[in-house]
Amino acid sequence: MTEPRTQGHAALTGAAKKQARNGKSHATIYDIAKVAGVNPSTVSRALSKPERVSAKTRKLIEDAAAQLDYQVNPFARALPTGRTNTFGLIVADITNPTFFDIIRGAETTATLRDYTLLLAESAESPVTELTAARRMMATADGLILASPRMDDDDIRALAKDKPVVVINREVDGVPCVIPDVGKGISEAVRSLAGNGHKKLAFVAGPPRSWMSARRWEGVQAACDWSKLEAVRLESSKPTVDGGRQVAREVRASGATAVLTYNDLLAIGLMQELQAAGMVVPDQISIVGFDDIFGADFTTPPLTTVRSPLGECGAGATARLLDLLSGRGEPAGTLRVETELVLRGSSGRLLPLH
Amino acid sequence: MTEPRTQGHAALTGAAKKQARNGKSHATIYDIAKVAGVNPSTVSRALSKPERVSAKTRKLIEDAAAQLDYQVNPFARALPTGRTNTFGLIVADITNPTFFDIIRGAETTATLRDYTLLLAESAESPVTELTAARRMMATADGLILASPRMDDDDIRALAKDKPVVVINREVDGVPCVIPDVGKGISEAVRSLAGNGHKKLAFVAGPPRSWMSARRWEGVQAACDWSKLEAVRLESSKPTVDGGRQVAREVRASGATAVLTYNDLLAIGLMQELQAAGMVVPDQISIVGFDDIFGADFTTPPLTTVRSPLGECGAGATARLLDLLSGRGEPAGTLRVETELVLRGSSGRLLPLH
DNA sequence: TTGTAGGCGTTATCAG
DNA sequence: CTGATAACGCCTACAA
Repeated sequence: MTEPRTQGHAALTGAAKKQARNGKSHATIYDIAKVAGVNPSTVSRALSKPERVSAKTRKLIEDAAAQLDYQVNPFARALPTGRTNTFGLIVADITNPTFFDIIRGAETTATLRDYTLLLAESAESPVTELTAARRMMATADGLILASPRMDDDDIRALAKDKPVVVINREVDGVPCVIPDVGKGISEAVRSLAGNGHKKLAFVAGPPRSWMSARRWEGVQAACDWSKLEAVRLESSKPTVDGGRQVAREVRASGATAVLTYNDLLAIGLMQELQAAGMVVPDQISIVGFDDIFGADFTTPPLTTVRSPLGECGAGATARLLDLLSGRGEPAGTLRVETELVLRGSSGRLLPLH
Repeated sequence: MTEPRTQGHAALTGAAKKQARNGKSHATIYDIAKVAGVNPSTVSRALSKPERVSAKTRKLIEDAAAQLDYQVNPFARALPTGRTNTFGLIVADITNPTFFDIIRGAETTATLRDYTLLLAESAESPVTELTAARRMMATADGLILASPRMDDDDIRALAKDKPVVVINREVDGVPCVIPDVGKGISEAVRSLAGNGHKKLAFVAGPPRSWMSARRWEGVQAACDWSKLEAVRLESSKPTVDGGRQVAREVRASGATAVLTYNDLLAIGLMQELQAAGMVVPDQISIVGFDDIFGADFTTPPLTTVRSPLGECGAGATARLLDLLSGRGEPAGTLRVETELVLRGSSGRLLPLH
């Protein structure tokens, strides 16, 4: 009486299942078609645009797919469409915790929207970076470059191919997400000035870093405004070690307050200064940048200008995904606010004796 | 006289280049074939197995490819071969710095061997994890699971499909990479015992964590051997916050030494204890686990049992890649040594008054 | 050594 | 709404 009209479908056993798949490890839309008694192209349609298929056959197909434990083959799908639901993230240095937050933010919003994240690093090298970018471009639907070291032109060239979003740097004609250093820095400098400091040293980051240049500009402007003298010091590398190494120059500079390009430098600097017997913040105030993981592990905990890196990663990803789905403008910069996180490493200068 | 026999090849101009590609955004082996004056299949061969083509035509083809700025289409390649030079890494929690090192190690050795890393997280959920794993299996050549939360059976099922390597857990029949906690823990306990401690509290990690169980076993064994009393305390979550929350119980336990499931717990615990006026290590010794980034930022810097997480990531990746290229055995556990990193947070107990 | 032909699993374009 | 058929770009027997 209620014999199924589509033979095989409801009665599919484990054995039949295997047979239907014809020994292949994965079921294809052909297998589904056979089981559901329809044409493969109908299966394809039912799976990718369900609204263009009658409810009845859709159900038929979905059931068959479920029974066969069907999974689309992304390559086969990518071949005609050119899309993979995948995007690349290239960071300048995996070793640097700054990027952890960015990665995290990107991964989270990616998964949320059913995209997979491809990760690579450039090891701070423009060449490696470009290579990695090219490779990813082949596989991914789009690209996010965090603190890229390659030329603006290279970035624009990439962006002509597929959507590209840049983090921590502004490139003309390419959508960017950057922390706006102005607010955070001026808060920091004002706080320092309010605590009686007269001379501030800025420890710079990598020469090729766009961000480092912006931060130094911000520092100069804020110091100007607050009538502080500002000097710029070079660091060998933007790491804890680099911070340690720059300690001598900091002392030599005569500054009583230091603002570093990033937290790593600040932490290294503080360790070295403390090891030399200086008391932070009584004798010198130290302010970092970014508020990375662990910035509050130190004693005293580090005062720092927080960049919402997680937000940057998430924002860039959202931006990219919008671009991929046709929404959103092709260029323009998204600015996220920075703010001072006042902790123990900065404060009032104590009279020497 | 030396007129090129393959017309078009040497004389290709920018315009011709575009034309050869027929308006398409990317050159294909057909375009190369046309330019080089050979058959597409020869191009394919020349590119994938250069030794099976005469030096002359190879050069011809390579030049043409270079001129056309050819890049293989990974999907087209993956379709017949089923391989993508890509592998997935799923971590339990991107938020947890423990995994930073693993990710870093994996990415580094992946790039070195010309593989691309796909990253996803499970948010500590077995279900999410399985979903992510399935999705990646479709795209990737293999999978690495770091601290997986899903069932052994699920893992084995995945491993039947494609190569899978597990980090931080031992699963029968699946290749694993795990830090061998024995050495590190016994070093830690011996050091504590040598400093006069009689009672040690172990703060456990997530209930589903295989590693947490192993560490507690190790602690018990070592304490037994060193004639220390060991008690086990639960933590709400393996984070800094979790560490803060467990501080009360630690004090109530009467233990003078604490070993925590991970560094995050140790750091939170230390912060809370210090905030309550306790002096570390004079009144209580704290030993963490893993030696994560930032473990030495604290004051005193954290004594910890180092797990070479970077090595784990790198080792697992190497293992996977070997498997993928046919080398290496399909199962077996790779153990990496742990060791005590003696820093300031542990030491001799001072008499109370 | 090189060319020919068929297939990998899906989507897209037409007819029906 | 559904079915046939031709791409998509590359690989790989097999034949020349």
